[in-house]
This record gives sequence, C-alpha cells and structure tokens, in this order.
Amino acid sequence: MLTTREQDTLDFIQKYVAQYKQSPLLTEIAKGLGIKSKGVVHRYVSALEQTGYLRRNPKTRGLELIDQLDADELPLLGRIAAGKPIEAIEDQHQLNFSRLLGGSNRYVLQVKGHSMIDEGIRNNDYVVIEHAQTARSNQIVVALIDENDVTLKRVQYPRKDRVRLIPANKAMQAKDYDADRIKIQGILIGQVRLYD
Amino acid sequence: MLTTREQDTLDFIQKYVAQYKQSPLLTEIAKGLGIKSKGVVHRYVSALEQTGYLRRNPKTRGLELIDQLDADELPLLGRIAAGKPIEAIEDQHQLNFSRLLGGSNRYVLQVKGHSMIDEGIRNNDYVVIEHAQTARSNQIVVALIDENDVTLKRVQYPRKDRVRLIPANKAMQAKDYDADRIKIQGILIGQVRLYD
DNA sequence: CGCTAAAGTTCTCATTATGTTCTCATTTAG
DNA sequence: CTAAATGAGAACATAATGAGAACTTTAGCG
Repeated sequence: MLTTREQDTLDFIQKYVAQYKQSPLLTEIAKGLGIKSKGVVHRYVSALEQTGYLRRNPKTRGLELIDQLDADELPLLGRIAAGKPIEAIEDQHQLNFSRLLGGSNRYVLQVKGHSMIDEGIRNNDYVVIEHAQTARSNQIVVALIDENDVTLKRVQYPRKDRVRLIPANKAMQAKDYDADRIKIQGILIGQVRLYD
Repeated sequence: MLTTREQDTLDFIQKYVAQYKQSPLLTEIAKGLGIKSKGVVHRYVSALEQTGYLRRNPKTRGLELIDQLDADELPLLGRIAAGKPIEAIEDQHQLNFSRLLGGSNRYVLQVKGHSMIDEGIRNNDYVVIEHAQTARSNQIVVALIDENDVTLKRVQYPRKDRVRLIPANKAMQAKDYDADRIKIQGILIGQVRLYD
C-alpha cells in the first residue's frame, strides 16, 4: 500500500505522461508536488519501482509506468531446447504465475541449503506449499518429525504405519519412520527462482 | 462476532478503500466514526486483525482487507532447511510472483530437455526471459547461433570478439564462437516449476 | 574524443505525522 | 452489580516527509 506522497507522485507521473507522452524529470515532479529537493522525489520514485508501479531506465526521463492490469500476465512464446529453434506454440497462452501458484491455503517458504539439489531446488529458491495433513505417495511434502524438525522431502508409504522420507540429494539417505512420528504439514505445489 | 463499533470500523475502512484505493489513517477512521482518540481506533483495528478481517503492516496506511487481498499474493512464512525448524521471517512479506517476474518486455519459454539440469532447470520448467541484446558475463541467456539454433546457456566473454556458451550439464561441453555468430535475444530472469 | 551542464543517485540530518501502548473514565447489557 | 464495550488522552516508538550537500551518470556540443 502506498503512502500519501507516493500516491501523489504516481498520480503526477501518470498525468504528466498522459499529457506530454514522456516521463517527467525528477525536478518537474518535485515542482508539481511542491517539493524542493529532487532527492526526496527520487526516494518516492524508488519506492514506486520497488512496489512494482513503474520501471526505471538509468536515463533522463527514464520512467515507465507499469500497467497494473496486465502486469501479472506473461506471454508463453514457445518451447526451447538446446540447439534447436524455439518451437512456437500454436495458441498463444498468457501465463499468470500468481494464478497458477496462488490459493488461499498456500504459503511460501524460502529454501536454505542444498538438500533438495537433485530435485532442482536450490539454495534461496522459493517453494509454494499447500496446507495439508495427508499426501499421496511420491509427493514432496513439508514434514514435521517428532514435533521438532521440519524438512522438505519426498514421501512414500512402504507399508502400513510406516513413512519413508526421501531427500533429493545423493549424499543423503532415505529414512523410514513410524507413522505417528511424522506429521505432514503441507505439499509442494511449485518452485520459483529469481535470477539477477 | 464483531461488536457494533468494530463493524462500523470495518465498514468505514471498506468504503474508504473502495473510494481512495488506499487504506485510511487511524485519524481518518476516527474522524469518520466521530471518535476523538486514535488510540481507540487502534484498538478496533487490532480486534479486526485478530478476528481475521484485515491484515496490518507496521506502516502508515498499512491496512489491507482480507477478502480483497490479491488472490495472487502469498505469505512468505519463513525459511526451511533440512532437519531444522522453520526459521520465521521477521517482517512478514507477501510475495506476488507475477509482480516479481512480470514486465512488459518479458516472456516465458517452456524448457524441453535436460541441458540446464545442473542449473536446476528441468524438463518442462518455465523460464522467464527479458528481451535484451546484450548480457553481462555469467548471465544465462537465450542465444541465437548462426541465425539458426536457439539455446539457453550461460555466457562469458573469454576475449574480445569471442563468446563462450556454457551448458549447465556436465555431459556437455562449453563452446566458443566468434562474436558475430551469436545474437543474444534475452536474459534469464526467473524460473518456475509446477508440481502436481 | 573531452568538456560542461543537466539529470540522476546516494547520503545525512531534522521535523512532523502516524501508529502503539498505556491508564483511566464512562456507558451499556445482562 | 459486574463485565464487556466504548471513549479520551498522554507518552512513547516508528514511519514518513523534506531539505540539501556531495557525488556519479547522461546528454550534448565543439
């Protein structure tokens, strides 16, 4: 949620762009808002960039407003495979990752460490978890062991009243537990990584 | 069940947000309800948070109504590491993956094959690409080779006019090219995987 | 090129506004 | 009457705002 002056700044930029077809200078924004310091304006613009209302180029008049309506959809252009041309996709999809990953009973954890490396889940990746008390065999779950340790592992049920937790790292061993020692807290729905 | 004034407070906030697209200040709520003390309003707002009608950021205008929460935002609860309790995150973030990954000059490709396996990018994963003609060393890029083959690889510049493309698969070799054979089409911004 | 001016960036500092936590008093419901 | 609900307001903590100096980058220009 924007502060009062952040909102003012955004409003001013929108009006300015509508009128002049280019983004305003910091000093122009300052004048429009009755602010004397461009450093202050810069802080507001940075905040707006941070919250996703605009994008910035390192240039004069380098502000670009982000259309909030379709900011969250991305075109799915095709499939890529090493050494082959991009295979175009016939019906041009729009992907909305929030819609794909979201849900009221879901939450995000950030992964620390390399225990899921063989599953393609790396240090600092985000995983989307759906609250659940049970899981099907071979799903990856957030499991609470002995009411104490929490871990992200693939689950199996080798036989009644037994639970097997399988890490995705060749250096680690799968381990079986009595069912009453393991409490499933959620199921892995998705994984997201940001590059910079 | 809400008390009379709690309900009044909630109603006021809802109307205010509908009208101004941002949450009211405590003093604005107080004025709207004919209350002179912001401490009183604070108590009502806290109660509404407690009963789950809204969420609060420790900021001005930091109120957000629960049922009009962006369905696409997910709470970031903490960090998980194998065998350790979940480490809670101090300032409770909401993650909006669309916002993090989106952008007007970005698009999505679905990865086919295993050439990026050591990078944690697997068959059928989605990658978010930003259009670009240049890339810094060690970024992962979509590169067009000889106007013909498209590939996703890490790029380096071993020396002037040479480009090295490095696959993330131990079974494959890095390869150097004359710079004019390689055209960079985009830079890897993010990666998303869906489990089922 | 290399210069200069303009614009953008990064700070620190001060002040004000807002949110939080109290205590105490008053009103209302049962 | 008692307990819950309501209101006032003081004291304090934190966030927001504004000014401006110093610095880096960009845009032109000869």
